[in-house]
Parts: sequence; C-alpha cells; structure tokens
Amino acid sequence: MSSPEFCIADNNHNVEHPAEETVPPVLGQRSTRQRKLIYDILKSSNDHLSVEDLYRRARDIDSRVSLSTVYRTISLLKEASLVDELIFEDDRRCYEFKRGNGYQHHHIRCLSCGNIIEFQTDYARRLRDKVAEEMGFSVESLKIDVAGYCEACATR
Amino acid sequence: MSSPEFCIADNNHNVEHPAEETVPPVLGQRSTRQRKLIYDILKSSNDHLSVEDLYRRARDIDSRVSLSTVYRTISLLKEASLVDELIFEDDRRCYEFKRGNGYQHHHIRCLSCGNIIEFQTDYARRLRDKVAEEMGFSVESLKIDVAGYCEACATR
DNA sequence: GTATGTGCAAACGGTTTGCAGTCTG
DNA sequence: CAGACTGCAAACCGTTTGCACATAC
Repeated sequence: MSSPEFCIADNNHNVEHPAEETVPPVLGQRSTRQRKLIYDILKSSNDHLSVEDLYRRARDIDSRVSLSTVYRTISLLKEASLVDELIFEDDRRCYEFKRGNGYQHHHIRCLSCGNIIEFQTDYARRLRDKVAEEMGFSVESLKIDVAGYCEACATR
Repeated sequence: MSSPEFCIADNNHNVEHPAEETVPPVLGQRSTRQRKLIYDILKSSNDHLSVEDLYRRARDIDSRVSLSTVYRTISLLKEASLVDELIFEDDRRCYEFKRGNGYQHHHIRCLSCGNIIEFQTDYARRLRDKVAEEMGFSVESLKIDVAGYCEACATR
C-alpha cells in the first residue's frame, strides 16, 4: 500500500503544539502580536490556507489584525522560506507551513469537492536527479500537481 | 541520453505551417479575422505566450484587435481544449497550443533567464496510474513544474 | 436581417502601497 | 525614544463585463 513510488502523506503534524514553541520567527526585527498570531495559525494548521482563510481565522482570535498585515506577514514568511506558496490552476493561492526537510510532498486536488490530499513519491527525487545530471540544471523546486475527481465525487 | 524516465522534448512543431491549414477552430459560431489571427499565432508558436505577448504579436500583424478579444478568444480556446493554460509560481500565466495526444510534456523554468524547457517523462504516467489505482482517483491533469537555474545561468 | 463578435471604457477583485499613528526593543 | 509595524484607504493591475456598433452567415 505504501510504496516509495507513491504514498499518501501523513500531514497531521500538529499533534501537540507546546505553547512555548510559539516563539515568532526571525522575520523583520520586531515580534508583534499580529505576526505571532499569523505564524501560529499557519504552523498549527494542516490545511492549505488562503489569505482570506488566514485573515478570518486571525480575526476570530484577535480582531486587531488587518488584511494588509496578513499579506505583509505572509510575504515575510515566504521570503524566510518558512511557508510555501501553492498556486493552483483555478488561481487559488494557498500557503502551507514548511515542515522539516524530510517532508517533501505534492498535491492531489479534487476538482469537485476541492479537497487536497498530500502524497509523497520517489519519482520526484529521481526526476530531480535526472534533470541535474543530464542538463546541469540546479533544481530549486519540483512541484507535482494532480487534479481530477476523488472516488467519492466520481461515483456520485 | 533519451530515456523514458526523462528526456528533453522536441517542441519545434512549426516546421511548416501551410496557409490553408489556417482554418479556424470550431469555437463559438463565427470565424472572424481576430479569432483566426489569435489562433494562428498560438498554433505556430513554440513558446509559452502570455496574454500580453499574444496581444502584441497580434497587433503587429493587424492593429484591429483589442485586448478584450484576446482574452475572450483564449477563454474559448481553453474551453475547447485547444490550448493549455500554465500558471507558474511567479504568477505568470502562459498559453500553449495543445499538440496531439502523444505529446504530453512538463516544464523546467530557469529562474534567472526565464527560459522554459519542455521535457517528457514516463514517471508522470506511472504516477497517474498509481493515483488512479490506489485511490480510485480519476486523474484529469498531472503537471510537473521544475524551477531552478540552467547550466549557463548557474555557472555565471 | 439577425444573432454573434468586437472595441471601448468602466467595473472588478485580489494585492500592494503611502501615510499618519502605534508599539517594540 | 527611534525606528519598525500596523490599519486604513487609496492605488494598482490583470482580467472581466456592459453596451453600442460592426460583421459573419
């Protein structure tokens, strides 16, 4: 069931999230209430959050957060390589917290229910190697996006 | 050099482009000057054209084309599955004419010079099969986007 | 002749920015 | 206390749309 060529990833990372670990990242110079909040939401979420999601969740916790700040903070987090930005065909842009190096994954999206499943595959690594080897290309990122209909939606 | 796992694709399709072949696609009902022009430009180009590129090229040939028409025509061509839309990380949206079924390919982008190289890989098919098999997922599209620095840019 | 397509300019929606006020270190 | 950060509203920019006119069939 779980082969190196393809396996569904376990993306349930936030089993425990110690409150002290809530230390803000070294982004910019100042650790503000807003940045901590946004950082924490991203870190403790398994989902792929849009800016709007993030904004809504932040406001639910603390109304003193503006949309601009969400944008600005995401931008900093991207720059610091702490979050990854995903751009799907439908133009949705989502953000996910970057887990440790070991956790490289890709996405399968259901075009009907919008659900996103993460998977891992050794093909990615092999392809990376091939591209480097045969073209002298220095690979920075390799993303695989699979879209279609999940079993539930397809049979309905 | 050319293995099923990875090979650079030959995307030089427009070796000859017979003028008669300029028959417009069955998009909408009417075959207009503008639609023919846009269609032809896309068809005869190997590149991945942005809307702006397309607009500029069209105007160079015939100034009586508006940006709205370019957008509307692209939209029709997408719907008719005659062109593919590519959305890269940097938010660039490009369009490429869809070649015959046999020609499935993916993209390698140089983050420095912006060049895009097409490649083919059997891994895509295998992955597709795995996803279908193990998840009962009906795959509509599988896109691989490799970004990094090409040999020339990396050594510079 | 009629419905479809086009050009133009205005509207749209997500993202960015300028600025005055606030807060961190 | 200075400089960094925030909220707000305005600007931006690629894309879409409404409408009057043009054109294909």
